[in-house]
Amino acid sequence: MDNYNIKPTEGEMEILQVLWQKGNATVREVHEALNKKDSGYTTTLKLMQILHEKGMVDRDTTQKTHVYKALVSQDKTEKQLVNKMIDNVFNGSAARLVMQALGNHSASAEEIDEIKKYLDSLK
Amino acid sequence: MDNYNIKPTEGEMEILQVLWQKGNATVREVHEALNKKDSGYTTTLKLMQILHEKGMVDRDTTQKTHVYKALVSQDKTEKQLVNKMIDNVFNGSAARLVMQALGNHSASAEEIDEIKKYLDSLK
DNA sequence: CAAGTTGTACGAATTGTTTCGTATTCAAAT
DNA sequence: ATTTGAATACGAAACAATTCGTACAACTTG
Repeated sequence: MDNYNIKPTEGEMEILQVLWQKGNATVREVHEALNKKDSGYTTTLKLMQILHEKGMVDRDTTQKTHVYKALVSQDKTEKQLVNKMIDNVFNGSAARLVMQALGNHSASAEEIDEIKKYLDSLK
Repeated sequence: MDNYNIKPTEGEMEILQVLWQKGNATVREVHEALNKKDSGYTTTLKLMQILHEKGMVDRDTTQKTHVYKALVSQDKTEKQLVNKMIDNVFNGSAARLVMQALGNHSASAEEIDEIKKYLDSLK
């Protein structure tokens, strides 16, 4: 089981999301997708190199311009982070997190229906 | 509106949770509640002093042994952190977070029922 | 009251994360 | 061929979070 700990930092997470969305991408593509006006190109590069060191992304270096792709799965990573929050913030209760998430106005009626369907499918 | 940013760090969060649970507590009580074998008493003290500096806790210093209590509300703080995760990790979709949280085996049948009731009450 | 115990204060070391400056390489365009 | 531009590599600064050592004050008890 390849279950050593996946714990991307916030900055790393932003990059991973672009990679998950695009499949694979160059540093420039990622940097532009993020279009952070507050930090430069080499910062994005450095973070992607760190992600590589940590084994969270792979890269093709046969061309001058390297092409990156995520190695960790979006699903697993999200689960990790959610579980960590359930532990850290909600004392182990997934239900409490869910209710807190839904108590915001972030969830629309459609979303709520979708969740109910999902709950039924869990049984 | 008292809406400046509440963003406790992970260590601060652990302490706040003890305070929310106990109502008020001394440093020693908090430290023992956490029983972290990996970090000492003065570390807990320091974190609680920082929480005080940041205005997240109040303390009664009339006795030698200070008594702390949380100033930020559990509900607001949890919402902050959940919203941040929804934005950072789930691209704004509360539903995706919820499903990810429930896809784990962390949720029991009872919890699921509870959530369904809650969803119905939202309409 | 002296010694030991329990507490706070606080600076500084350590560790982790982000950001950038600068060197260097490679390829394209003049 | 030389210049220019776009890329990587990498060390180090800047910032943030955690941890601890140590000084000192205030109780406790022998």
